[in-house]
Amino acid sequence: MPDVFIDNQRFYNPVDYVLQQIGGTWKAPVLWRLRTKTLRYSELEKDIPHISQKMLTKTLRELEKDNIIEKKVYAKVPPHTEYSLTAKGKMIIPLIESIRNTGLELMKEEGIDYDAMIKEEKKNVLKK
Amino acid sequence: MPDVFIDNQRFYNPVDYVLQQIGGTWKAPVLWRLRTKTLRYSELEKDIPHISQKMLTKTLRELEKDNIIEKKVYAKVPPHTEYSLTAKGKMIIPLIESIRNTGLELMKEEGIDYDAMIKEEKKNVLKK
DNA sequence: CAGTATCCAATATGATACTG
DNA sequence: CAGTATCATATTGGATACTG
Repeated sequence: MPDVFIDNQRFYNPVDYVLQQIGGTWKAPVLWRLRTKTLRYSELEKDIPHISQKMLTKTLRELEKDNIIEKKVYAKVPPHTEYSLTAKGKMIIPLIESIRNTGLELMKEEGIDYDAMIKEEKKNVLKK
Repeated sequence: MPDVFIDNQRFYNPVDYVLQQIGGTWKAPVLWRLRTKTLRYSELEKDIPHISQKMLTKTLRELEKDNIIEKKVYAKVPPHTEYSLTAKGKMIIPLIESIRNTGLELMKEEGIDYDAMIKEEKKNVLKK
C-alpha cells in the first residue's frame, strides 16, 4: 500500500484518505443531518447532542475545505448561514449509511435495538 | 440520536460505535492484511508501512478487546504468535472494502489511479 | 520473536468569555 | 445569529531503550 499525496497532504491508503475526511466523532453526525436538507448553524447545534460550538465550527470548516459541504451566507442582520451537501458530499452519504447499518447490526448482536431507542426518544420529546 | 452504553462505554450513535472499533489510522491496515490469512506480529510489522511497534501492539490489543481478532500463542522459544479474524471480524471486512472503494473513487476524481500505483510498487520490489 | 516502559511533542476536545 | 479567542486537560503517536 503506497502513500499518496493529495493537496500536499500524505495518506497511507484509500481507507486513510476517506477517514481523514469523514472520520472522527463529529463529521458523520453533521453529514447525516444534511443528507436530506439544508440546515443553519444553529439548527445543527441544536440537533447534535454533546457537540460544542468549537467542534461544530471546526467540523464545518474541514468539511468545506474538503469540498463535502458548502456554505451560503445571507448578509443580513441577524446573520443567516446555510450548509448543504456538495456533489461530492452526496457521493459519500451511501458510505455513511453503510457504516451506520454495520453499527446497527453490531449493536443488535449486543442485544440493543437502536431504532426502538430512537422511537422512544421521539415520544419523550413530544411529551415535553 | 440517543446515546448508547455498551460495556460501560458511551457511544453517541451507530457510526461512532463502528468507528471507535475500526477507525483511526491503523485498524484498517491490520484488518485488511488479516482478511485472507493468519499473520504473525512480525509479518504485520513488516507489511504495514510507517507503523511503530507501539501502535501495532496498541491496535492489536484493542481489536482483541473488541473481539474482532484473536491471538494464538505458541509457547515456544523463540515465541510465536498468530493473529486472525473472529466471526465478528469477518462481518466487518465488507465494510472496510466499502470504505476502501469509496477512497479509490474519490482518489480517481483527484486524478489518481491507486491500483496502478500498487502495481508499480510491486514491480519495484521485485527489481530489488 | 514479541512485546513493555518511558519521555516528549502534537492534536483533540471541553468550558468559558467575547464579538461583528 | 454565527461565530472567535483563550485556557486547560486528555489522548494520540513517535522515538528510543529495554525484556521474558
